[in-house]
Amino acid sequence: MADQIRPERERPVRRRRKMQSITMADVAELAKVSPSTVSLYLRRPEAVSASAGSAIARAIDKLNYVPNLVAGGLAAASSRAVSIIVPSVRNAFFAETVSAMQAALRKERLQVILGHTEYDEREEEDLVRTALSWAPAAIVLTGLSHSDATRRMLSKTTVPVIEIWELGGPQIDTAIGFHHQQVGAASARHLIQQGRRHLAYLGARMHEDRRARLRCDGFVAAAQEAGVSVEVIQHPAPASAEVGAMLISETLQQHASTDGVACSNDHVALGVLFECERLGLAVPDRLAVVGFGDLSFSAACNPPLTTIRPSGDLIGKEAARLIIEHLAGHDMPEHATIDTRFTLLHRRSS
Amino acid sequence: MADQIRPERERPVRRRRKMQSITMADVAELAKVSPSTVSLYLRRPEAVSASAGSAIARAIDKLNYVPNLVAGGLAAASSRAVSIIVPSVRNAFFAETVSAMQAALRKERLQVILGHTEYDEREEEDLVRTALSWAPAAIVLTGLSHSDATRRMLSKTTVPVIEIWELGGPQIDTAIGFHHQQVGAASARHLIQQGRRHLAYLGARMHEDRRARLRCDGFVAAAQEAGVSVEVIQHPAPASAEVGAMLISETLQQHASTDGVACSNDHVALGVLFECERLGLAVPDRLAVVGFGDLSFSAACNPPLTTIRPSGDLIGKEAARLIIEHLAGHDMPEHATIDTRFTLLHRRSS
DNA sequence: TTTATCAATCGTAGCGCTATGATCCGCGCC
DNA sequence: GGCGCGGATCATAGCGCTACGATTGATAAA
Repeated sequence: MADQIRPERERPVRRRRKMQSITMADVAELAKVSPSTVSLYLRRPEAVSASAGSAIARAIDKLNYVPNLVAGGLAAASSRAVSIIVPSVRNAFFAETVSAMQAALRKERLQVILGHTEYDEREEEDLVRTALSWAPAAIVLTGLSHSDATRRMLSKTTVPVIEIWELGGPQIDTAIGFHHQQVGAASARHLIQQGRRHLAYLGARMHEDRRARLRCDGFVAAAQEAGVSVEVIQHPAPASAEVGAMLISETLQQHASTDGVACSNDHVALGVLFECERLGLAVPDRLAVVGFGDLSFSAACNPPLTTIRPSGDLIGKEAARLIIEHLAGHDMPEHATIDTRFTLLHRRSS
Repeated sequence: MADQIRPERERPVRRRRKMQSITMADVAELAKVSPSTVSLYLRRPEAVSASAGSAIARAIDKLNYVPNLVAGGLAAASSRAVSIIVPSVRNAFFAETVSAMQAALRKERLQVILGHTEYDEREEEDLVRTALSWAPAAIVLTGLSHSDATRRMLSKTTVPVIEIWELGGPQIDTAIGFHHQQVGAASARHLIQQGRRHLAYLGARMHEDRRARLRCDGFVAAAQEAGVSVEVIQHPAPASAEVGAMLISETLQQHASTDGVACSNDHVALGVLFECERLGLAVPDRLAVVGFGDLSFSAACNPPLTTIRPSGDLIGKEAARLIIEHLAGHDMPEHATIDTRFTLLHRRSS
C-alpha cells in the first residue's frame, strides 16, 4: 500500500489554518538576528551579547511575542511541565504541597499539571500514562504504593520520578516525606508521657488511606512497647468531624476507661472535642486528645488541639528544588530520600 | 546575514537524541496501515473500519504505545490541556472546584494545568501569559476582576475563557458562579428573620478578597434596607478561626448590643463560636452566627453552624461541561452566564 | 605571520503528530 | 458499460521550536 505508483503531484494548493500567532521567526526578523539566537536568548540570556539581547527583548516586547511551549516541548523532547499526582487537593495536606510546589516551580517557568487519584491505584495508573504523554520534566506521585503497571511504565522512561508524603518503603527513585509510623509512635509516647494508660486510635478511611494506617500502626506498636493498653476504632468514611464524634462515642462505650486518643487527623480530633463538650467530658483532664495535621482551626479550638504538624509545605518546596536542579543539569541523586520530619505541637488538649 | 553564500553542506552526520519512544509510525507499521489511519483511529475510532481498528488496537497494545500529546498539540494548534487559574488551592472552595473540574475533564482525556494567583492580579497576568503559551483548549479564571493586560491578552486569542466563582460584573466571555451580594443579603435577611436587630459583618482579608467584600456589601445593603443597624468589623489577615475570635471580641467591645453576625467564611465563624464559648456567651440565644462555605466541620461543630453553601463543585462541573461541548464543536454560547446559586443551611447557631 | 582559542551567531534537520485533500474501491443506478 | 457516490485509507506538508554542529571574527599564543 505504500509502494503504489502515483502520478506527479499537481498544484499543492494547500492553505493551512493560518493562526494569527507571532513566532520566533517574526521576533528574529525584527531584531535582525537568526531564530536560533532568539531561542538561545530565551533559554540562556547570558549566552547572547548584550546588544543582540536588548534588540531581541525590544522585538519581543513590540510584537507581544508569547513563546509556544508546546512546540518547544516537542523539539526538546521534554516539556516545561511537571505532573503532580495526589489523592485529592480537597485534602488540605496535599493542597499545601501542591501550592508550595507550584509557587516554587513557577519561578522557573515550569507548569504544574495536576491529577487526582481519589486514593485509587488504577486511577493513578491512568494518570501516569497520560502524564507520560506530555513528556513532563518530572512526575511527582503521592506515596510509595503503586500498581505494577505504574511501576513498569515509570521504569521505562527517563522522566525523573519523585514520591512524596511517605518514607520507609521501596521507592521508585527519589522520595520526600516523613515516616508515618514515627508520627503514630510520637503521639503514643506523648500521651503516655502525659500519664495516660488507656489509649485508643481513632481512624477514618484507613482501608484506603495507607498513610493513616501507617500512623495507626506506629501508634499501636509504641503503646504496646510501653506496655499500655491500646484500641483501634475506625470508620470507613473519609475523615471529618462527624466521624470523629461517632468514633469517640463508640470508643467510650466499648472502652470506658480510655483516657487518651490519637486521631487520624485534626478533622476527626475536632469532632472528638465537640462530642466531649456535648457529653460534658473534660479535655484533657478526663481525656487527652492528639490530632494530626495542624489544620487552620487546630490552634484556635477549645481547648487548643495538641497535634502533629507535617511538613507539607516543605515537601513541596524540596520536590520543586530537586526538579529545578535536575533541569539545570545537576543529576538528581539516585534513590535519594529526604526526610522532612514533623513536629508535635503540645497544646491544651493533652 | 541570511543571504551569505555558503559552500555545499558536507556529510550531515547528525545523530539526534534518539529517545526510546514508540511512535505512531511504529504502530502503523505493525498494524499494516498508514500513520494517518492510526491517528484517525485515535481521534475518531468510529471513522475507521472494524478490521483496521482492531489491528491498530492490537498493535497499540503490543507496543505499549503512548501517544505524544505534545506533538499532537503542536500539529493541531491546540493542546488537550485546560489552564485553571485560582487564587489558591489551599482554599477549600477552589480546591473543590478544581477537583470537580479535573474529574470531569479527565474523562475526555483533558489535562488540568494549575496556577495560583495568591490574590494578585499581576501574578494572574503572568499566569495567563504562560497559560497561553500552552495553547490550551480553554482558560479558566477566578472572578471577574483582571488587569488590563490580562484582558488584552485574552481578547487577542481564540482560546475560550471561562470566569468562575463570580457573577454580576463585566465578563470576558462566559461566567459561571453566583452573586456574592446575594449571599450577603441572604445572610442578613435570615438574621433579621430570626429577630436580630443589631447586625455585624466580620470580614477577613477583604482588601484582597473581592468576593468577600461583595458579600459584605450585600449584607450591609440588605440590613440597611430593612432598617436594621449594621457594623462591619474586619481584619487584613486571611480567614481563620483566630481572626474570627479576634473579630467577635472586638465587635462585642465596640458594639455590645450586637445580636447577629455573618462571617466572611466558616473558618471565621468557627472562631466566633469558640470565642463565645470561652466568654460564656450563648449561641444562638445571645448571638446568632452565620458563616459561609459549609466547610467540613460546619455541620459538626457546637452548635452546628448556620451557613451558606456555595456551589463550588457544580461550578467546576459546569465549566468542564462547557469546555467539553466546545471541543466537540458545539460553539460555546457567547457571553453566557450560568448562575449556580447557593443554599442557606439553617442550623442551630442562628 | 600562522595557529589555536573562544564567544557569538547561524542554518538545518528534525521532534511526532494532525489536517488537508487526494486516491482507491465497491456499489447501485442509469 | 459508464458514471456518480461515499466510505475507507492514504501521502504530504507543515505546526514552532530546539539541538546540533558549523561558521565567523576577534583575540591570544606561538
